Amino acid sequence: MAEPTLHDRIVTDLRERILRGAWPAGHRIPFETDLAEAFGVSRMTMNKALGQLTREGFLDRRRKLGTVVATPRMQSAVMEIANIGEEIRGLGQDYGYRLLSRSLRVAGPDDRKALRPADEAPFRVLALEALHLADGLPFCHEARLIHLGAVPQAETADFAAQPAGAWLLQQVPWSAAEHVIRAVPASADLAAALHLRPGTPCLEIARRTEFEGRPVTFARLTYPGDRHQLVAGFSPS
Amino acid sequence: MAEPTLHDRIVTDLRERILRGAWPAGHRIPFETDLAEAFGVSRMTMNKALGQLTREGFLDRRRKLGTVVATPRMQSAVMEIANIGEEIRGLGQDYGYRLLSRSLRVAGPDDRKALRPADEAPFRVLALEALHLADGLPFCHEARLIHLGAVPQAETADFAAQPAGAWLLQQVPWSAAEHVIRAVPASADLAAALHLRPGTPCLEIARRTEFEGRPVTFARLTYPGDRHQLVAGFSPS
DNA sequence: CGTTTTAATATGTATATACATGAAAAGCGG
DNA sequence: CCGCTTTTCATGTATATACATATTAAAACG
Repeated sequence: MAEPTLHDRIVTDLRERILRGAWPAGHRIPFETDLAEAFGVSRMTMNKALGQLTREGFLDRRRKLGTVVATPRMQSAVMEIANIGEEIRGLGQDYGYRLLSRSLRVAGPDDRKALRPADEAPFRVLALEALHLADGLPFCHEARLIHLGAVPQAETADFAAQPAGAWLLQQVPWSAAEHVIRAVPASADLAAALHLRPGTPCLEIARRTEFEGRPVTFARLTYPGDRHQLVAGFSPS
Repeated sequence: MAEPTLHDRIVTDLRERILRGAWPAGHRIPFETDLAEAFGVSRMTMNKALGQLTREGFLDRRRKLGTVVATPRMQSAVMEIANIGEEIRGLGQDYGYRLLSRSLRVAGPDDRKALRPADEAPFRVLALEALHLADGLPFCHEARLIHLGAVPQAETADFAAQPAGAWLLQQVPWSAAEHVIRAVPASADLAAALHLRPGTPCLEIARRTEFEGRPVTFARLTYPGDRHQLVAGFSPS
């Protein structure tokens, strides 16, 4: 464990402020020269730190204008599934969305297992079930839980008009996500919703999102195995 | 399209040499000071370029020893499936491997479709079928094609003793890969090999690897859906 | 001759300085 | 008040310099 270097400590410090929300997205942070003075380092060192945070995507820098905190963006191929609408439209197909059910309840054992809260405190969840359609055909079934302690405004949002995934992207910044990808047989309910025969192999992507260490939402996306595939490419550079 | 900066052009130049094999893995490249002189830049600038290539994983630098070209490493969560042995051992289970079949042939239509060669020239392939075992139980079925034009030494390698994935990792440097993840029903053959009932959902990961734009190998890994899952986490930083 | 100490050396980090670049703001003629 | 030029200013890049650090090779020593 080598001693962290000077600009590394600055990077960590500033990143903390952004992740903890002290510097919200869009906030204009002090000038490079002022920050250098505040930290007691040269401008070159501060420039290196700010440059790294820019490469990491946390900051957006422009000459004369200054440095602002960047708005969070999704990164990986798996993450991009967050926005199913864009995915379908990217394939040149027509996107449709239907809310199947909505219910409000105190989190039960299954809900807690999915969201994995840090403590034992009770909390309420909003449970949604929805269908994403491509060219009118069922494309993906979504089962979602939203932690109402983390996102209270979800209780009054209209999820019949807007998919929860897209709505949450605008509400919760810099979330960390965890994915589990499996192959599962279609249950009776799922088969009915997706127009499949029960037992048909489906690709299931379960995503648990947290913000500042606290669970925000859990989404289980199920795709008919013969109609969907996940593509990811990797190249050096 | 901003003008590339000085050290950016150096980074691109040196990375090219590594990717094209002019500087093979393990090669000790000239000292920072000498390279700086050769490129006509200051040591600081060359240091920045070499530092970036190090962060990208192309170089390995150590004080006094000098700078050497790094041996390629797999990166992403999906890529890590390359080495199934390590994956199983990482789970604390016993790893076993069995070669089921081996055949040599001129690439047919199916082989060409999987490998997608750049031109129409005929070539030979080595086709392998193998089983990976965890604690003695079937864990994953592997169907693999190796382009013998790209890796001629594969013809004489003993794939009964060593899995092709691990062997190839040592032979082919800096490959780019493409993955397709699907859910498929187990075919009769597959079901027999994996001890499943035909039709059972399986997670299929197809990986096509290329080096310098030419296909090297194609691997189709099939996992029983109820025994395996792919986990990927994403966090800011 | 083996062990310890010392010097040499390549990379790692931080600083001061200089100039380039791009965009906003100020100035200015009409 | 409009449209143009000039200035100003924050960031972007490159350099010389200095010292730190890790590791090897040589030197000193018992």
